[in-house]
Order: sequence, then C-alpha cells, then structure tokens
Amino acid sequence: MMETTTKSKRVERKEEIRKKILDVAKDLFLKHGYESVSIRKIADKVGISPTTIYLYYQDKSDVIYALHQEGFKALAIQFAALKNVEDPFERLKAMGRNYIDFSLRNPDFYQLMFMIKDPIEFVERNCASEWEEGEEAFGAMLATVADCKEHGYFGKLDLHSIALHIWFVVHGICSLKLQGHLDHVVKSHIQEGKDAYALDDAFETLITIMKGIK
Amino acid sequence: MMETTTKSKRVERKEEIRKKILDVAKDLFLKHGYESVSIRKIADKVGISPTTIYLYYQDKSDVIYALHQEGFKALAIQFAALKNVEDPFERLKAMGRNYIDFSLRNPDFYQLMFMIKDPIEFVERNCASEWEEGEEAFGAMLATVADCKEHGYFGKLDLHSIALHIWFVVHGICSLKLQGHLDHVVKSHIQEGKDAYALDDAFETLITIMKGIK
DNA sequence: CAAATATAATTAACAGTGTTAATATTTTAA
DNA sequence: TTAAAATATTAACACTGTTAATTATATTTG
Repeated sequence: MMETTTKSKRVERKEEIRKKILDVAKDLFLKHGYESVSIRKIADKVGISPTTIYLYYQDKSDVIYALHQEGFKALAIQFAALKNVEDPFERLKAMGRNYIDFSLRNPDFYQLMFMIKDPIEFVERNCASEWEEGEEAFGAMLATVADCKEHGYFGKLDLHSIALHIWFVVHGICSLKLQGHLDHVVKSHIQEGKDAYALDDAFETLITIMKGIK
Repeated sequence: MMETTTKSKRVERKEEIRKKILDVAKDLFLKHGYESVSIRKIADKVGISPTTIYLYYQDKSDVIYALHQEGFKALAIQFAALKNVEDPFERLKAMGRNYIDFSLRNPDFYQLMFMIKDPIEFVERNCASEWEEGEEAFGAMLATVADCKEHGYFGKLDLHSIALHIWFVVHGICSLKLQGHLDHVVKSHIQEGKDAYALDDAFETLITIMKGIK
C-alpha cells in the first residue's frame, strides 16, 4: 500500500496531464481564437497523440466547456473586487462597467461564455442543470439590484425583471460590439467622431435611464 | 447578334444556377441549421460538382453572405407591414415585437444575421461599407424613434442613443434566448411558472421603462 | 522476482470539411 | 468547321473530430 495521501500518484499524474491539456487549449484559444482550437493542435503542443486527449476529456466540447468555465472564473474575480463599494447603485454601475471591460479585454472568452452554443449545450447534456459558476454571477447582480431597490431605485418594477433587463442591455452592447455590428451601424448612421465613444455612450444612456426610473 | 434583351441567354442561365445554389443552401440551412450547410452537400442536392459552386460564388462565406441577405429581406418585409400604424409609440412597440417574433420563428436566420461573425466580415472585406439592407432596417427604426420624440417621448435623450439602446435590449433578449442562456438563468433564479413568460416579461419591462422616460 | 492484469498511449482508419490546379467538356464566335 | 472562350469535372491537399484495434507501460498479485 502506498496511498498515504488522499490521491495516489497515478491519479495525480492523470490530473496533471488533464490540466496541461486545458492550459495548452487555453493558450491556443487566447492566441489564435476559438476556431483554431483543434484536438490535433492541442495534442501536438502537449506532445501526445490526438487520441490520448479522449482519455482525459470525453469530447472536444468537453474541452471547450472547461475553457468556458475558466472564463466564468475570471469574470467572478472581476466581480469580487466590487464587494467593498458601499453605494449600491455605484456598485451596480461598476458591475456593468466591469462586465463590458471584460468582454473587450477577453473577446474570445466572452464569445465562448455568452455567444456560442456548444458549451451551454454541454451543460444541458452533462451537468443536470446545476452549473454554479453562472448562477453565482447572476446571483451577485440580483443582490445588488435588490440593494438598489431598498434604496429607492427602480420604482415598482420587479427585482428579477430589472436584473434581467440590465443584463440584456449590457449583453446586447457587448455582443454587437464584438461582432462588428455596432461599429457598422454607428459608422453609417451616426455623426463622425462618435465612433470610439459608441460604447461609453451606450453605457451612459443605460445609466441615465435606470437612474430615472420612478 | 442575338442580344435583343439586356441579358444574354448565357448570363441568364448563369444567374439561374446561381439562384438554384442559393435556394438549395437556404433549404439545407432552414432544415438542418447553419453547421449542416456544406459546399459538398449543396452540390449534391443541386446535382453539380462541389467545385462548380466556386464558379458562381467566390467562397463559402460568399454563399453564407447571400443567405444572410435573404434573412434581412425577410425582416424588412415584417417591418414594412407596420407603415400604417399611426401612433408612433405603438409602431415602435410593434417593431420590437416583430423583431422578437422574427428571431423566434427564424432562429437560424437570426443567428446568421446578428450572432455569427462570418457574414459581417464578408461585408467588411467585399462591400466597401455600403450594405443597404442593414442600414434600411435601422433607418426605419430611427425614423420611428424620431417620431416618438416629437410626440413627447424619451425626454431629452439623444435620438441615436435611444434607438441603439432599444436595439441592445431587444437583441440581448433574442440572442440570450436563442442560445438557451435565458431559460437557464430563469430556471435557476426565478419562480416557477414564469418559464414560458420570460420573453413577454422582458418585453413588457422594456416598454414600461421606455414609456416612463421623462 | 516473474507472471498476470490493469492502465495508458499509439497507430490506422473513417467520414467529413473548404479549396486549388489541372483536365475535360460544352458552348459561342470567327 | 475550326479556334477560342466559358463551364464543369476529377484528383488532390491539408485539414477536422472520432472510433477500433493494437502496442507499450505501470501496477498488482502469485
């Protein structure tokens, strides 16, 4: 017997390789985008055979889902930094800004997290509708909106309706920006010089409207 | 000389085949989704060799772009039916409803039009930033928002800011619904029974907020 | 320690994908 | 009818995810 630790060395090594595969996938993903993540390229970079990956992940979508989770962890860190903002409406504003900034700084992650079908389908198939990471993020927002309501914001509107609404706006901004649709429309229909400010304008408009709800 | 018509028979036949390719692509697309549209499958169904398609479309993304345009034409028809709604705010509401309904009835088209990178990249590369179809749709909305403003809606907010904002919300609703994110969040965080109404609730909230702007 | 067993990794192969170059066929013009 | 132009095809390249069968490597047992 050699299992003095909770994990035997074999299991340990297995987890190491599993992590290495994910790290290489993440590296490829961030450097060359979603489309460039292929089983064969990952295997090459790790130094193993393509089929070996299937001993550690059941699927390609399983690898993609693991990346998806990494993204949610990174977003959670962004949100966690806001716990000490006292004024609830300022905290809500900061959350929105952080969300948008995250999408701009990690466009590939954002697309994977909110704009691509594969990972969420993987959740539906394999995770029995738990999925802590996503619920946590939305929960944090719900709490802040509730806090705002207690301070007199948002009138008689329902808590969940407000929270969802803000998410819709912010996701709308991010997703249309990332796909180039926003720039396209702004370039065609709105005065010159506003190009770069479209995003800030959009956020300002949201804040103005939300603050004005009686 | 036989070119009594503006188009010679050769050009006519060429356009016929070009259209046939597009029709088959559309059929495959609507029946089996975006991922199932492959050059080889289209060629099989048309009854030509895969490489022949490259004599009519420069690329696969060219075919996809043609589908993308079909989608915008369909949406334009939905919007055109609203010209005779007199009250501007009611017209704006109807536009929003039509937009959402379109996304639900033609989820694949909607994804192609607003959630997938390929077609808009094709526009950027090949169309010298004109692209009438998209500008027309947004223009129709801009006009309606302007009309609303003249009737006292939306306070001092900028015309373009309001129009963009509404688009963000509505697109946020549609895209998160289509990817399954909305259902996922609603199922986890919101009371039972609201499942099916999440979309209507979202739209109602938008209307309430927009109407309340002073 | 050696043999038997369980685990891990590999090669070969299947069925796809977009796309290009070279070749063959058909249609048009002289 | 023959030369030229347009159209279509076959063969091939370099990829993709994935599975079955096989080999190599550890681990456990006799």
